Amino acid sequence: MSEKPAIDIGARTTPIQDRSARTVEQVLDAAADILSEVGFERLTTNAICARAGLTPPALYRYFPNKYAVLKALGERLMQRQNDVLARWVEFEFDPEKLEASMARLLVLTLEATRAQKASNWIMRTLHATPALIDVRLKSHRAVAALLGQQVRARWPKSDQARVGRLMRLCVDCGYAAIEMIFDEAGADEQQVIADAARMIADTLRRAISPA
Amino acid sequence: MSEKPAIDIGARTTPIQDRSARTVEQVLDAAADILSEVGFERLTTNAICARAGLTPPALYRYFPNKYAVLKALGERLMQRQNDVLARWVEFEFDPEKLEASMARLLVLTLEATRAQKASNWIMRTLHATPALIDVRLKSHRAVAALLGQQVRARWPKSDQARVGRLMRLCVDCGYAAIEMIFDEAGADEQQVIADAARMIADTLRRAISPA
DNA sequence: TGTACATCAGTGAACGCGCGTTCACTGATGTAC
DNA sequence: TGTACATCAGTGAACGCGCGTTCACTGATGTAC
Repeated sequence: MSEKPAIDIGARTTPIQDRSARTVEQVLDAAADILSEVGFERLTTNAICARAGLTPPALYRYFPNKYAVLKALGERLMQRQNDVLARWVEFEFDPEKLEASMARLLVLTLEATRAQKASNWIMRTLHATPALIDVRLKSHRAVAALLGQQVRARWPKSDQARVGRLMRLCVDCGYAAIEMIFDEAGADEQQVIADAARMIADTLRRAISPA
Repeated sequence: MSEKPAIDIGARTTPIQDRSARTVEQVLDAAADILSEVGFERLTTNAICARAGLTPPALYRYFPNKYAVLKALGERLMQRQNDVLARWVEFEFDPEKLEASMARLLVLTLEATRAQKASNWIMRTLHATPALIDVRLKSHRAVAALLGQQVRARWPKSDQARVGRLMRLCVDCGYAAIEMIFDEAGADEQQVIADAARMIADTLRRAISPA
């Protein structure tokens, strides 16, 4: 089930030498550069190649088309966010301090997102590009499942379906809050995070208590 | 400040005769048809014209480019959602039954959204197309402002900045829930709405109570 | 350790398609007297 | 109430650009003996 992020739909060649791995990185970096400078609409394979100092056939060796490049960027971002989540679950999740834990998770996710160039464009693409909609959905479901698993492990008597449903809602609201922070640059970030953490923590608490 | 939804960026001719108003409608309907059939990536001006039974220059008389068509569709959807909100505020918002009121608003918004063909694609486009990101932001801000106004009118002692901030969060989470319902077709819609209503109502209540 | 060979990685140059868009024109509608 | 004219609305046909993509090739890297 595990698939290389760089190679997807109708994958071509799998990179073997170091040189080729570098090329794949150059393509992804160049694509992110272009996204952050001129946006999604003007992202073209030719532009990516020019920026990466490559010729088109080099790109097509690893990516069957330009959506594969976007997909790789999207999967990479989702992967990083999910890594953050996994570490948080293991080391920082404290059921006694739900709200503080959630705020911490939001901060970590925000940091990981900011660390990726053009992450705002990548998030937008994840919403709108056919090839990436499933990447986003799959990731959100996985995050919800992981959170649900934690809840069930700690509160075994909770209603499973209910927990799953509420976790899914929390995940989408969490991401909505993070996207909002990117969109509303003027807002008080700390406060928005605190508010969102409270909202999610309350909902999580509700998942535990009997219906 | 009020701008015709059909005419925007570098608008061309304002439709005068009935015939032209019908043409604009045909263009928008055709665009929605194409979106729902083949998605955003294959939406082209030529395809819109062919589907609408028009020639390209007829389209360009009213829309300076294809993003103007999308923008018109986006503004129309936002407008309908906001109309629903306005009626709800006037006739159905009951501060004594916050949760039920919110659930009702979500149901009405969902219905209005479903009534627009290709609304899922339009929502996606609102997230990702440069020309439409501002349409979405503007609309969300307006909705938050209207809700905030209601809260302040009924609880004048509430912290204004706090209310504004929390309403903005509620709006984005509300829309996130609605988009999730579209994405997760298998989910129990009634329950998701009830959960989201509860979440939003709790947050709204928090906006009222002293910090 | 050097050479021969196989495979991997990237280049140069160009392609055809279809996209958004426009020009010059005809037909439809409204209006003045 | 009919005619002449002005304006509005839409057509037919084509355009050039740049997009994604490919072909035939050269150069770089790894491997066997």
